[in-house]
Amino acid sequence: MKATPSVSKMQRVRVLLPLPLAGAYDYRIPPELDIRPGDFVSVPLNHRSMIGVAWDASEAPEAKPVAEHRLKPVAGILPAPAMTASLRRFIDWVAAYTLSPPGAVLRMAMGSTAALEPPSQQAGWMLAGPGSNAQPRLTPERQRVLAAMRPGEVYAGAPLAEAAGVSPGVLRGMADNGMIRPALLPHANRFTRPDPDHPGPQLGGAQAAAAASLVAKVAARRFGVTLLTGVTGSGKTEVYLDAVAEALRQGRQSLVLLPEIALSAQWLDRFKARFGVSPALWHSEVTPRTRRETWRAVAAGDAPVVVGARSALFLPFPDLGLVVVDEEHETAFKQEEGVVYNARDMAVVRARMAAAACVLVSATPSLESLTNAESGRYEALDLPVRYGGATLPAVETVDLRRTPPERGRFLSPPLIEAVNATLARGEQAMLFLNRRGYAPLTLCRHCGHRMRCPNCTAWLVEHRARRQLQCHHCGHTEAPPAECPECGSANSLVAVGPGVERVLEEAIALWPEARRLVMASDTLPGPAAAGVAAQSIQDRAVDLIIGTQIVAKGWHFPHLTLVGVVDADLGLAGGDLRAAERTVQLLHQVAGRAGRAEAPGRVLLQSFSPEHPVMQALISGDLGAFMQEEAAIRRPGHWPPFGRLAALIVSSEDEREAERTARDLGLAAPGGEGVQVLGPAPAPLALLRGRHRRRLLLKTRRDIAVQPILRDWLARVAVPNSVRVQVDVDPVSFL
DNA sequence: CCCTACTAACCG
DNA sequence: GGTTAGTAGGGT
Repeated sequence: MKATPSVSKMQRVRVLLPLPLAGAYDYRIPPELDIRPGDFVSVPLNHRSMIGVAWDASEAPEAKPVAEHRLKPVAGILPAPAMTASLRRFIDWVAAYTLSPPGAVLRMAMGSTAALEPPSQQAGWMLAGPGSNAQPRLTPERQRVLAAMRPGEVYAGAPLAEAAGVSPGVLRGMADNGMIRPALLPHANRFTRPDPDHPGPQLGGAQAAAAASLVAKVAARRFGVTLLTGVTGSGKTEVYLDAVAEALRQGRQSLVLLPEIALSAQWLDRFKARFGVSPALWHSEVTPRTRRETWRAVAAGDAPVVVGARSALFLPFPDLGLVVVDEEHETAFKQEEGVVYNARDMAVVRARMAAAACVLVSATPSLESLTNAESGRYEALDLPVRYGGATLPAVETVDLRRTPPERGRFLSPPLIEAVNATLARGEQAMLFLNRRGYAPLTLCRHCGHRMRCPNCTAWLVEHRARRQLQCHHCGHTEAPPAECPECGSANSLVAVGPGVERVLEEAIALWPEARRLVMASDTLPGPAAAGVAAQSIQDRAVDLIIGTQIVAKGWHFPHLTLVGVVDADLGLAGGDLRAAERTVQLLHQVAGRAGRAEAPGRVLLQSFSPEHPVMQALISGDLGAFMQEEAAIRRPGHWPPFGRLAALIVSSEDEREAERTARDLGLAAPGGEGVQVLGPAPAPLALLRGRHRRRLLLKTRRDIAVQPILRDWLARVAVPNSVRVQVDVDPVSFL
């Protein structure tokens, strides 16, 4: 051992901490530690100990250098696989692109808070050995527990109690009197390796060719993006699962991103049919324990395939070979809070940095991706036909001006007739309305008063089943008042407009015999519940489905032959840049639920403007032509994807402060060739969660990056502490 | 004059 | 994110 360590230059290391700090902090490396970039290290911070990651010297510029004598030493290196250079560069890239503190991005990459702590063994129970001579009372409950256990085996508490039909308290009582004793559960490896050569479904000609092309991309071990398109039921999933199989053969990991709710049992069944086992799952419903195990398994390379929602992008894959984004057009991939990012776009970046193949998948691709395919940045693969010769549903409009529903009703005679015929044939029908609750507006017939949210610029939505008025933006609820709070009239409040609950009420009156199911995000919280509902539809336990957009996402309903869209015009209101595109995508996806197997499907769109290009596109089924028209509309004004956008959302509890800051930002607005600022203007949601909001929009030509302009702009304007300025690069919501 | 409550700055 | 120093307000 050396008596005197070298005194040449003190060893320092930059450590990024999972906090929203301006940059990485410097620490002293004690001589006994050999720290490399990516190592998870424990460091002191403000009289506490904290876990961070040794960062690269050149990346993530630190706020200001610190004198050597003030550096604190690194406490230790954690026994976890180091974060790869590819993930470190990705974190820096996302932070720079979204103008977020790198530490805030790192936090997403460190999984749950305790991901790095050593795995605590789960406690279970086993039968007490022959050594115990206790003779407690043998109640029926205790007998059942003993019957459910075998000697030498360890059982987890909750499942054991359930299997024996007793409460967990019985187990504790039995442990106290020595009938059973605590024991550690053996560590189950739930991440079995999928078998790429497991006999899966047979692919047809077009599918086989597309699959071969994707397989070649994965085998090349290079970055590249493929846009995989094809109508609903054309076998896109099976095609990209072949690419997953190739990544498995290459010994590399795969990540499949899905919109949260599409992470259902149905998708997992298809994965199981292809590979014989389940993949690792990552979404908001995964319990903290499983989260930590999954994070660690991914880092150790023990989870070859991960299927997850957008946050799975930040998992620590040591060797990522394939990233798939299914339903790539979905706006649910955009994270709107905290670090504001679009997981679809970041998936492409993640793949590039990992030298992985990337596949974007959709039946209704976004104009962004179509444009990239057209320019050659992405390769295009299209599956033109449905599986097994099934035909696409016939789409028609119902002109609500000519055949309106009865007064106070929302289903028109032609739609009612179509449902009658479908149910009479013993087939399933679906009524789609993208609006939760009973009615979006409660109005006083006497004085015109509207029930509004006290915290937001929004009407309160009546949820009759729960006897509540709800704000869908902030979670405010109140009881429906007996009389008008404004004029005091009794029985003067009326429900205006339909929600799914009201459609259900109408359906009960029209088809009392039909077995009905409502699918909405508040009646089906999470993938598990949605999966159960989907299964009951598949099993024909349901005749009539009434749903919000939750029903649009990738379900397979083989006996569904009629889809009625209650209000096809709904998404077209408002001045949103992508309103038409989104409506076409959503309604086309909903229409795609109909007529999968032998029976042909039929779709009825109730609309007040059947001549609208959106309705015409849905009738003709030629979405390509519609998207070309969209492109022609957006190109001249340099609107995305032919230009770049970034939004500044200025908010404060004090309206005048928000107004003043927004005005200051407007006065300091950047300009010049190809750079334009719109606003400030009150946001459509001018009041949200009690905060007054103003918006500004920066629009640049496609060849001008918005980030340097934004950084410069924000640095020139003083923002009072009570005011928040949120940056949204590539906004998808304009509220 | 001291104690408490709130806010802003800082953490290497 | 959590700690602390600083400041303003109010009480004995």
